[in-house]
Amino acid sequence: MSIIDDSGVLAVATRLMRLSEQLRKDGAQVYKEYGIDFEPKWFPVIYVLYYKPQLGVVELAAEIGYTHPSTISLLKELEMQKLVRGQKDKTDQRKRLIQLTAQGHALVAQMEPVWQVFREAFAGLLDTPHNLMQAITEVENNFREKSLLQRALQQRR
Amino acid sequence: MSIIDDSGVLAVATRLMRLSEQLRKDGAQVYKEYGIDFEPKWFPVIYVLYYKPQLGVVELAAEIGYTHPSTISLLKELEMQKLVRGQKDKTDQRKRLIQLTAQGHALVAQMEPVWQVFREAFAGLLDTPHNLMQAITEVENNFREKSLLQRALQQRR
DNA sequence: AAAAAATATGTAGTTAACTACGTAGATAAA
DNA sequence: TTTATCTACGTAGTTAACTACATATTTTTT
Repeated sequence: MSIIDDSGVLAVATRLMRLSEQLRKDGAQVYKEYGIDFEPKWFPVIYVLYYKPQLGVVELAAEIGYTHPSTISLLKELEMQKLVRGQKDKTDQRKRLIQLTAQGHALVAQMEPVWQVFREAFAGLLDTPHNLMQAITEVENNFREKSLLQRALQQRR
Repeated sequence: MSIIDDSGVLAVATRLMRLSEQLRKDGAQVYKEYGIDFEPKWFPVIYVLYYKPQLGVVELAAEIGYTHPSTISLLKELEMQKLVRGQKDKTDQRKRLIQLTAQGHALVAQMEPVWQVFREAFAGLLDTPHNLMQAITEVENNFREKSLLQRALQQRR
């Protein structure tokens, strides 16, 4: 796919997605190899609930950066796995507060060492002259300041 | 989503996907604002065919980095739009050679200036201390050399 | 206090990638 | 030269995100 790579910046989105998918696929395999029944897509929910033990569905969605319907469908899977559970908020009947189950906490404990393995594997992979994590952060900041759309439209004058 | 961002490297895949989606969404909007009926997901196919005017379906898929079924469904849309067409290879009856139509070429001509707008908009967005494009290339190279999975398994001994 | 607006959750349907499988034709091996 | 394998393409079904809409509850406004 040399031509696409050569298109430079025009195909960034494609390349970001490709990389993201490769990493996710490998991630799934790593959990499997370590004998843990866990899908990478669950990570954001579990990780956030580990640090913020009680969150409403929408709050959780905002925290992981997904839409709430996507979050709901993740939660359904995680509830099926008995890793999280939800209960009505006493003071706001609309809200369903989500938290890790005991089993969820146990799984986190089991995954901690694997997460450490990931950190080290990523370190080797990502520690290059133009550090990817920092690059992403920088681009996210630039984007927040002025989106691609705004930048493009600005050139019309 | 501070917690996910703080998780550092563990949520790279999520962050890559998020960024990719933002860019694609803005990209679609830019074409629209410039009055061009074009979806960003079509870009790789059109761009590659512009530089390699005749490719089989599988060759094209390899060139854009997608699976061939994904490519086929893109091609169906593009054929519907009359931007590309395919014809049987004379010497190999299995192959369907894909090329831009006249209309496809006309659209490329119309998009060229918009691509230039993109290049400049991206320049502002992506030119940060840790250049994203270079970071991606570097990580892709590292990954090719040794995948995340291999790196993770290697730590087991 | 009633009406209007906002918020929290949920459902339905869409999209754009994927994997798995099947078939026809070309190439290699027996 | 027949058989086996490989290659190119296509279809069907899955997945994991999305948008749009619906409903219930809370908060704000009049």
